[in-house]
Amino acid sequence: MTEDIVRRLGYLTLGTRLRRLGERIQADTQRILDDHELAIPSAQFPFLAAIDRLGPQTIGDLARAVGVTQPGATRTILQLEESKLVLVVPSDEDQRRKVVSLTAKGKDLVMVGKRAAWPAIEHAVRDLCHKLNGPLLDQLTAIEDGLIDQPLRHRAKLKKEPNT
Amino acid sequence: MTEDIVRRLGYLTLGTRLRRLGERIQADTQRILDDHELAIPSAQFPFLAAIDRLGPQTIGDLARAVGVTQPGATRTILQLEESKLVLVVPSDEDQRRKVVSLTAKGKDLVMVGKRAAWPAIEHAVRDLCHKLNGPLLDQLTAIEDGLIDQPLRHRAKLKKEPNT
DNA sequence: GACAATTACATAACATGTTATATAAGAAGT
DNA sequence: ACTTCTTATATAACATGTTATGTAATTGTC
Repeated sequence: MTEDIVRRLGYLTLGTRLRRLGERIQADTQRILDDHELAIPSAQFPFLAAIDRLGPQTIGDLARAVGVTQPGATRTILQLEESKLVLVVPSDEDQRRKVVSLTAKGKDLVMVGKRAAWPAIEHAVRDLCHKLNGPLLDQLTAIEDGLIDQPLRHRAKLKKEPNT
Repeated sequence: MTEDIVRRLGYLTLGTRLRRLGERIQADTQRILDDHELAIPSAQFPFLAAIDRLGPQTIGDLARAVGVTQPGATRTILQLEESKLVLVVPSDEDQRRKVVSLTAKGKDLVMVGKRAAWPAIEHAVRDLCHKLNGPLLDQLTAIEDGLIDQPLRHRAKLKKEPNT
C-alpha cells in the first residue's frame, strides 16, 4: 500500500486535504440525494436552501450566502433556472439586479428534501463526526478512516422504503 | 451582511464547507509559495513531495499517494514534465508503466521548498489550527474566522528577507 | 502458444470553483 | 444635465478535480 502523502505531511498540505475530503463527502452526499430521487447536483443545494431560508435573493446576495464568487453563483443560478427550479426576474427598483426565487417545482423539491433527504444526510454526517473531539488533524484522519469503513450512504437512515 | 448558509446548515453542508475552506487555504498557501519565488501551483506540490519522500514512482503510485484519481495524476505529471521538474520514462520491466522521478531542477525546487517555504507554510497553518480542540464544526468556524482575522500569509514567518 | 482477462496510462467530457475583465445601470459631483 | 465613479451581473479563460471509456502491455488459462 502506497503511503498517503497528504495525510502524512500534516499541516503543510491541510488545504489539499480539506478539499479532497470535502469533495469526497459531497460525492457521497450526492448518492444519498439520488436515493431519495432528488435529481439535483449537490452543489446546487445550498442555493435552494438559501432562498428557502432567506426568501428571494439577488445573485450577489446568494453568492455571499453560499460563500462562492459572483460568477460561480451566476452559473449555478442559470443551471437552476434551466431546471425550472428557480425564477429569475430583473428587480423593479434596480435594473442591474436580478431577483431569484423558488418556482413551485423548486419549493416542492425543497420540501421533499427537508422532510427526507436532509435529515438522512445530516444524520449520516453527524454519525461520522459527532463524537470526534481532538486536534483537527486527528479528526480528519478519523473521518477519512470512517468513510472507508462505512460510506456515508450506509450511515443514512433512508426515510423511503430501502431497496434492501 | 448576508447570512452564511453553508456555515449555518452545519452537518448538512459539511462537504461543501470543507471543500470551500480547503480551496481558501490552498489559495493562501499559493501566496506564501509565491513570496518564496517557488513558481509552482500549490496542487502540484504534493506530487513533488511524494517523489522526494518515496523516490521515483509510477503514475498510479503517485495517484494513490496523493489521493487523486489516475487521470488527475496523469495530467499533473504532464504539467510537471513540461516545467522540466520531473522526468517520465517507461519502465523497463513493464512497458505499460511510467516511472516519474525528479530532475535536477525538481530536486532543487524541493530543496528550497523544504528549507524555506514549507516551514513557513506549516508554521502559518499550525498557528491557525493548533490550539483548536472542540467539535469539528466549531473548529471550522474558528479557522474561517481566523483566516478573515489574519490571512495565512501574515502568519507565515518569512525565511527570506521580508519586503516590508 | 493463442485468446481472454486484467492492469496501466491516456483521453474526452463534464463539474465546480477561481480570477480578470466587459457591460450596463445607478449614484454622485460639478 | 453631463461626466465620472461604483455596483451588479455576464463572460472568458483557466485550475483542478471527477467519471467513463479507449488502448496497449502483461498475465493467466486451456
